[in-house]
Amino acid sequence: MLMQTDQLSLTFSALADPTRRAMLTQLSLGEASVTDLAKPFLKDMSLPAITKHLKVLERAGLITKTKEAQWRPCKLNAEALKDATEWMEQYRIFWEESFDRLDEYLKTVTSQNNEKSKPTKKGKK
Amino acid sequence: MLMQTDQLSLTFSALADPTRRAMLTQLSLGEASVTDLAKPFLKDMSLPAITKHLKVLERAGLITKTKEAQWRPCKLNAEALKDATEWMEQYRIFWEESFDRLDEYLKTVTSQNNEKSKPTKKGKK
DNA sequence: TTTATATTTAACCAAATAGTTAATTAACCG
DNA sequence: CGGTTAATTAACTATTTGGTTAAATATAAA
Repeated sequence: MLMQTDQLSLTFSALADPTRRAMLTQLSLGEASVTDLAKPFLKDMSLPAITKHLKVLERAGLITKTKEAQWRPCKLNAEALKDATEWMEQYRIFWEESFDRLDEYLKTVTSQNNEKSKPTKKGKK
Repeated sequence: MLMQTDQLSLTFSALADPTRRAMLTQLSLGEASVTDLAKPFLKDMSLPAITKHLKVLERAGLITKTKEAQWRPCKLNAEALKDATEWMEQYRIFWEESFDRLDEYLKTVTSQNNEKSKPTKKGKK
């Protein structure tokens, strides 16, 4: 029940919100202040809500905030997406239709495949 | 405050838990029953907790559950990762060091870039 | 028909998440 | 200084999440 602290979980849960994803998209076009980032969402939520979303992104390492007079320019830190992307790329082979290569791959990776307690192989019936 | 219903959010939040990610990893080696999937985690949590994690994965479309006698074999549905992976891949250019191409890219994508209210460009000071 | 195995459901709980409004802090401007 | 703009903090709330235990369901096996 304790909060997740591993980096991958932090990253994925930061991305699990459309507001935050949109913020990252905007930041991919360049630095933006909190107000800039807030603008598209102020019809839907208050500024403190924006601050909180930015904190989530910051804690996940996806953005960095600096100081410039009374503004807080935010910058995308895309390297923080590297590990998560890599994790997902592992699965690409499973949706790309090269099933012969998939077979090949599974043979190498399941060499330690145990036969104990595999009901889904229906030894009985 | 309403729960997220968009597909991308469902996918990312399903992935934002190490137990669920481990389950997907196991399923990438082939079908497995609930008990099979539970085995590595039963020191840490109960079977109903496992059932709930599987429901999250199912709702996100990442697995499908079928019936076979009293077992419920689960199967990875990797296609459900396609969109999320694509979303992340957009950002690859930002962490791969080809900054000239990045410049090029930004020029094409920010042609509509407005000059209004851009405090981070520090017109004052 | 009883018993055993596999899994889910129900009812409950604590903590985390995502929002709110009101007050506060920080920096600049006239 | 006093006012304005930018952003955060505090205090509060509702919902969701991730877990629990106990009971129920489903299928097979003896």
